[in-house]
Amino acid sequence: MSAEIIPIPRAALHEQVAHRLRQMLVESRILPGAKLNERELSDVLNVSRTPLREAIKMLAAEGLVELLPNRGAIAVELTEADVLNTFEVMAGLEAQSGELAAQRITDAELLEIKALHFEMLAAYTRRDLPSYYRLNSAIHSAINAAAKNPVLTATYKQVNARLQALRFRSNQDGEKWKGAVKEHELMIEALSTRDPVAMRAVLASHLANKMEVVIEQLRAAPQVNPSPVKA
Amino acid sequence: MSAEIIPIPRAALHEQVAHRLRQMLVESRILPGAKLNERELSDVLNVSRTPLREAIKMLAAEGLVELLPNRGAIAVELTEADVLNTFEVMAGLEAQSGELAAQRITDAELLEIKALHFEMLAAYTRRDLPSYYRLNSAIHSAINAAAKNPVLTATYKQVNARLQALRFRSNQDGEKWKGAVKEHELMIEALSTRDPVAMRAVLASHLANKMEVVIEQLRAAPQVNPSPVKA
DNA sequence: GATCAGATTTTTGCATACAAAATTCATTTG
DNA sequence: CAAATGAATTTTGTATGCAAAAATCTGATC
Repeated sequence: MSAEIIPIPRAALHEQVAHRLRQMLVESRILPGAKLNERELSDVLNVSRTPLREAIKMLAAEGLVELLPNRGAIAVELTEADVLNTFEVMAGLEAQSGELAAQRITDAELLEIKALHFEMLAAYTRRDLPSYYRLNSAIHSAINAAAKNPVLTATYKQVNARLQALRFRSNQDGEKWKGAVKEHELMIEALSTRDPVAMRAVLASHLANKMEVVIEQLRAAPQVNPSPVKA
Repeated sequence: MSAEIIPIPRAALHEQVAHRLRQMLVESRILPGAKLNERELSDVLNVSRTPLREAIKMLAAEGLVELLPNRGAIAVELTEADVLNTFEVMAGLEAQSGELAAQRITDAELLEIKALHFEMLAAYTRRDLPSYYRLNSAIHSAINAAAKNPVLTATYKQVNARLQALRFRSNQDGEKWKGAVKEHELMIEALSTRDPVAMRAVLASHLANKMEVVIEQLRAAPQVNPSPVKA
């Protein structure tokens, strides 16, 4: 009678480390341009430098950090052009997700998205920004899942991760926010009628608008440096 | 007067190793499903396991190898569904590349693509498959470059790398080949007239056809195993 | 007081060492 | 003879050690 205490040999160290670093980067706990000091990080994360370095290499391949020869790694710092280009790719991926989702979504999936949509409307009505973001993100993920293409999902996630840090702090302007909600209405409509063309169009313009918001805020506050860990 | 002999401190070891491994995977010198033995590879590549493992982690993030916990890495083995999904994403990326290229291509770039096109026609006329592939690939890269979006280019390259191994051995059927050349004619046309809509359409169907060829050949010869390094 | 040169310290990059897990192989048992 | 058991071997995962490069500090010079 020996129920093994550790049946799930939790993910390898380098996976855990990669996960935690990803989180720190997305939450801006490591600021864009900041150096990833190996000794320091291995102290904080309680691992040796070997798995840490392996994790950093993975993040580099994902485009979340930049490798400087003989000088370690820094958190990626997106220029305005980078942000524009990244959003352009995201728009293409979202548009395709939407197009495919309209063709492949099941009734159950559609109902769940509708439910999330109402939850999002509630959050919007309360001007509860954190909940709104969470639900908004859940809806986009659900649409992506409905496209039934894991490769698309993976690609989407990877590109999106680079923008996550930016959106985190982007407050919505009143009119823009209203517009975004309206676009979500159109998405539900296009999904319900299984209209891939409409879906592609809605998502393309939705992303274009999202980009405008982010770019505007980037220009307003080029560098947000809560704690002065300089680039 | 000391002209430094080593001005270019060639890429870090893990970069070189990643590059060589990528090549081996794409050229099927490491077959899909085959194990990447660390001792063996570090012998062949003349490096210690540390940079080798870092390179493998990068390839894993790129989707070229799969990490098995406590069991190392294997070259990705694409199921038919994987191939289908990957081509679907590639089609979307190529279509977007084309659409943007039609809007942004310079006259010089267009001329160069036309020149490559004629070279490709020469290779086609001679039924010189290797040259045809090289030129075909060069044209698609040039279109991608004309889209002026480095993020799109990087994403494109990464997804494309997974398909590279498959195309390598795909012989063209007579009719399909003819059709592909015809589609290239249409691409040149759409680029010349700067017609993004036409360009998107041509590239989408071009990729769909390419996929058909690959899928057909996959079904005909499910496993090509030159040297019996079993999966 | 600013700038530069050289020494010191820190940090990165790679190799090696060691522990834990998986694999292999020989042996035994039914 | 097949299946199973367990020891030996291999292989992976992580930590540590060491050399080279970069960064920092100190003091001297103008």
